[in-house]
Amino acid sequence: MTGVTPPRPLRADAARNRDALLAAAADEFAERGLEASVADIARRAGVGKGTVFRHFATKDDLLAAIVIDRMDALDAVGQDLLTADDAATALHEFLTAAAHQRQQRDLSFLQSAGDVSPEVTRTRTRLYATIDHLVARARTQKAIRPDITGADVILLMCAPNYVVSYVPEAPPDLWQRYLAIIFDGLRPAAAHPLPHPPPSLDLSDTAT
Amino acid sequence: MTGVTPPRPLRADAARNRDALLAAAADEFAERGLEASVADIARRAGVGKGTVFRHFATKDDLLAAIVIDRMDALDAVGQDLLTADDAATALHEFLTAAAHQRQQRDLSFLQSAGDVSPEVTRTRTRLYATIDHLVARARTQKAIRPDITGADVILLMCAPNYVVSYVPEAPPDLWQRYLAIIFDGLRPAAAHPLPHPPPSLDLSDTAT
DNA sequence: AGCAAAGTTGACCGCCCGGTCCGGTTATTG
DNA sequence: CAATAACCGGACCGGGCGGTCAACTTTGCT
Repeated sequence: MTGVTPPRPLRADAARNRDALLAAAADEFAERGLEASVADIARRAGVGKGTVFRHFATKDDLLAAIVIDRMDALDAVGQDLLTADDAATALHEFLTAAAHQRQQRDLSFLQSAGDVSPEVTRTRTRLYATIDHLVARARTQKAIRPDITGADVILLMCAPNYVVSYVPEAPPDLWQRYLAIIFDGLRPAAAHPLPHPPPSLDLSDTAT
Repeated sequence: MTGVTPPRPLRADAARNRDALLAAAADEFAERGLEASVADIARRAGVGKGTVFRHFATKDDLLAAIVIDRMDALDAVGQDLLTADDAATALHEFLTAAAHQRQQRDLSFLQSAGDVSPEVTRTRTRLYATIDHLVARARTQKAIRPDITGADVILLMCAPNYVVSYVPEAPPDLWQRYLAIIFDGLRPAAAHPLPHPPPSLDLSDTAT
């Protein structure tokens, strides 16, 4: 159904350049955010600027390719953890993996890089569904308080990295501290009623 | 010591324009972030672009003026709450005020708008010291866990707004939900040891 | 080896940005 | 009501951006 590039195998050098471009772009976006210029990305990859646009029609498309890659990787981790016995540690491990991934290359913007392409939307929806399942399991096992939804966790997921980004020369794993604090806020022991209902983030599965 | 514009009373229309400019800039920055263009700000204020640069030498200076204003307002709230009996609710009220202010005009960037001017740095240092006192009092009263520092709260302070910013059409007080969760994470009941020492944010007072 | 298709390149285009500048306008003072 | 200094505005400048294109190089098939 997804008629993706049916018959074209892609030339050897072209494939090399494409990979170099993706890596360079990820680095550049991580260091300088969305303002990273296409020219710099091209230079970093050791190719001409024109080559960028041959592989990715637009700068947003390049960004989308990276975003999809990361989200898929994270989703795989989540899927894997869905089979774990202890849902609490599974959820915690997932959040750790997410924060760790984000720490290496800050892609916080990817979340807001909203409806760049339907592919991004689909991938995000899939990831969100996985997280929702993880959270549901943890809630069932009473490992987290009953008033926490999947949307809550999705939203809070990026907070540790965000928070740490304001520390000038932060130690690389400072985010663990804030993940721990926030996670403690999710535990039943915290137990104070929440003043506002959770948002709905459209977690409808277009699943598997 | 602060030799601010000693003898010039400022003309009537000029003062009006300056105020309009500050208001327009705050709105524009809130809506579009740092990328808001000077031309748009000028248009919104109903003045020419040249007028902007007459009042503020650079775009960063304009931003700094707004930032200082907000930080001072927040500091005043904090100072006031320092005399409250219940340090726990005082801290909570402070965080509520901070989030509320940020919700109206998202100035999260102001934090990273680092060393634009020494005036900004001084104001921020003062605000941070106030927060540190608030936290210290709450800690003494055992209203929050003993391993939480002022820096922790400063960093976590903006998280609720950040988190909510990813919800497309968020209800205007959704931030309360996430402030509550994070605040619960600060309570002694949460009680899980933190995996990383707190950062130092340079809270040295150049005080009053 | 030879050749067509695929890929690469950097000069180039139009656009928008922050910041400058000077001719014209307005508020203030006596 | 002058007269003057303060102030205003928008055309203008240099620079960087995303994106295009036609001339050139490389790849892979025969």
